[in-house]
Amino acid sequence: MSLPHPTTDQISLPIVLAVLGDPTRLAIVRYLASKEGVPLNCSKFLDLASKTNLSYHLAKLREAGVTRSEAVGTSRLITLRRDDLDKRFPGLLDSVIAAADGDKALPMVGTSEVELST
Amino acid sequence: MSLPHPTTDQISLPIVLAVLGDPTRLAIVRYLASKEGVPLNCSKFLDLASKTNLSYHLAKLREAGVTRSEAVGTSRLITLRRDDLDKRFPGLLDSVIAAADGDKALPMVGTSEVELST
DNA sequence: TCCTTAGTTCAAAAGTTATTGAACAATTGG
DNA sequence: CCAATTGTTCAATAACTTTTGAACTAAGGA
Repeated sequence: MSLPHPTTDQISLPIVLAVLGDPTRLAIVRYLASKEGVPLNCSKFLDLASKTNLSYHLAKLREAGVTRSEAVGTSRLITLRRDDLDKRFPGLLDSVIAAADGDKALPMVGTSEVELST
Repeated sequence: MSLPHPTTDQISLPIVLAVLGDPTRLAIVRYLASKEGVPLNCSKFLDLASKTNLSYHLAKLREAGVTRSEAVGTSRLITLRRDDLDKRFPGLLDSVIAAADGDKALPMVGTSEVELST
């Protein structure tokens, strides 16, 4: 690990809700959930926002305890903190993701992508 | 009914999450959930914020589709739109309320109340 | 070493949300 | 009718959040 992350019991409900209440961040979380176990780097999300802006949103997610970011070489490997979130707020993440999956109006990662190899 | 409310299918996930991501509004929703079926008026929430500010937060909850407000005399009777929320986002409200109930740090309605007979 | 790739930081600007007090409306009880 | 009660609206301000571009750092490959 490298960047500051809250411990599990420091994760705050209103902060998590507010952080998920942004369409860009919700799209990031959905995509992470759909690729669970696979650590992704920021470039996966470049169709959602600019590099700088992504850095901002990914920091918000990390600081809220929703994601974990590890520095590996020049990349950040980003994962969902599912175990921690499930421990702290049982059922919350699943219901948010299920609700998001049912919402056609939300932005999505990969929607305008050419699906290049890796 | 009197004031504008979204229909069930107009309720938006990011908006609901953002609206619940405010400690004052979360406290209102928790209290409504704990008294479910009993329509409450705004005065119940006066220990959370000023009258004017409550009016603002209650409007946010109503506009997001989280609550319903009915004008009855000079009062507004406020109820949780549980059925609609459960239909639209199954499990979400329950997990949010359960998570809030487990969080000692959140503001609560009635904490500093003398519990007058009403 | 130099260049590229990956991402951060900073400061400014833009936009949004929250909070306040004063003034207002509508209903109800005396 | 008058006054009290309940809550809204408005305008101002304060306080955040989001977005941007330019400059930066750090690692890795040629």
